[in-house]
Amino acid sequence: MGIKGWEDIRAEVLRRIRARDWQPGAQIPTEEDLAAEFGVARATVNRALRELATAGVLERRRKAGTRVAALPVRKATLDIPVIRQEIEARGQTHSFQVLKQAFLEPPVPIASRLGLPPGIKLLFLETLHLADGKPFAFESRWLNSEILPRPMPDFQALSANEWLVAHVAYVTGDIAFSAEGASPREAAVLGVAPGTALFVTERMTWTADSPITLVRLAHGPGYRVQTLV
Amino acid sequence: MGIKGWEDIRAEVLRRIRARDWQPGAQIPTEEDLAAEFGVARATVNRALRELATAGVLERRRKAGTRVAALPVRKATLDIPVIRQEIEARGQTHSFQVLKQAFLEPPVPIASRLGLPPGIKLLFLETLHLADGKPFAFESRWLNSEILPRPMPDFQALSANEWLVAHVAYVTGDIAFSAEGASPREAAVLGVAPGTALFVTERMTWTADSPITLVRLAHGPGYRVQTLV
DNA sequence: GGGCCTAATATGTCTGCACATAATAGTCGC
DNA sequence: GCGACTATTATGTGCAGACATATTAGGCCC
Repeated sequence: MGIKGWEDIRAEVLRRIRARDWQPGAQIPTEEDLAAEFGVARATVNRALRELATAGVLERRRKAGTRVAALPVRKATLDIPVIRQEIEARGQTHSFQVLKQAFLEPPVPIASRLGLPPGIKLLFLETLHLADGKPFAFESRWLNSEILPRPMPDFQALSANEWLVAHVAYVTGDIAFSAEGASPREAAVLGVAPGTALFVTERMTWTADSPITLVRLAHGPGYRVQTLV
Repeated sequence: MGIKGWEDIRAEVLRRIRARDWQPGAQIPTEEDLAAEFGVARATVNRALRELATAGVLERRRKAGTRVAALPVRKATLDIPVIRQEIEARGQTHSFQVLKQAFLEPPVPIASRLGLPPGIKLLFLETLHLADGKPFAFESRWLNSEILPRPMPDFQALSANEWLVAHVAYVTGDIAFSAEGASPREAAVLGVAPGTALFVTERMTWTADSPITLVRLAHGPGYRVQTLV
């Protein structure tokens, strides 16, 4: 027998879409019809179709029914690991150096992105991450000092990232990727020529109440971010 | 009363994690217990916890139970739109020029990535995408010519991307992002200085049977990819 | 103590039913 | 014909119960 569970149904629906039995933009049968055809409960079909909808393959609307997405806005999922994990997953050893640590007034655009009034002082950290002793990424971080305990944790010993993971409540955040030429300082620290293309990820995280941190990670040449197939 | 549906339960669980009632690495109560506490069916709790698990906030294993993820491998979802949509979403108009179109033998690494034997000829296309007439992205594409009909579609009129979307079966694929310095040719076409940092996305797509296409899109300065919060 | 087998247990999934909700299609009055 | 209302319909979610499955913990034998 073929169809057993919701994953089989998802696979069969995908097969029909790929085979163009159901063309882009066209409606597909209702959950009820499919449930009858496959001999399963409607909830099982629902689960399969829901997954395909969140993957961007189907579009569903109440009463209007389910149709194959005409323009496949593909949704890709990325894993954003903690940097130490990322390096260790390659079989390399992670280390880091804190290059700078100071209380500073952030530039206005940074303060406003964090939703803080101008003039507030934040903890600023510059850290170089190394993989097997070679420069891997250059981190600049603005950290809301109000969430820090007194006395302050020793970020020379434990990276700010890992301290936050372990000691601060879970957060929401968003991530952006871009390409930028290396500034003279970045070039010197990462050991590349100024202007070299760097892969930059910026992360902002906050809790319900207050912003936590804004991090900028500049990765040297050869760095890639890849979706899980 | 507060708790009504699975989304409320998800929110409440998240709240407890953020409030550190449930600490990273710690076990949380079983579905059954939570269902009893909230006065809902187990299936409803299951739905809430499942969503949090796929988001990377929880880790679940049969019999072992559910625990708060110790190292939050954040999973970010990206929308990868069709390039024309992307430009039109900014309120600009999209146009494009096909700069080169030829049947060529691909370099060995490209053929092998597509899983094709060396020596096969593929259709190679170079396209410049414009937003409001200004260079937006430079596309280089290798296209498996066996999937094309005879006579071949006119890619001068309809971009290869959109032709594929409309006429070829749905595909799976993977996507990678990186930063690269502009080659002299890319620099000239995009109107930037050679070596300028470009944001590069590479996409490979295939059906069950055969590879479809490998695209490289180089975006000029200022381009960002951002997660939906 | 070490290794193997078995029982207990939490999650994973399915069924069949019910009601809620959003959005369309049709009806009615004018 | 036009606009407002109503009925219909497909999906969204919920519940209670059941069985499946992975994995751990405990017991047993040696």
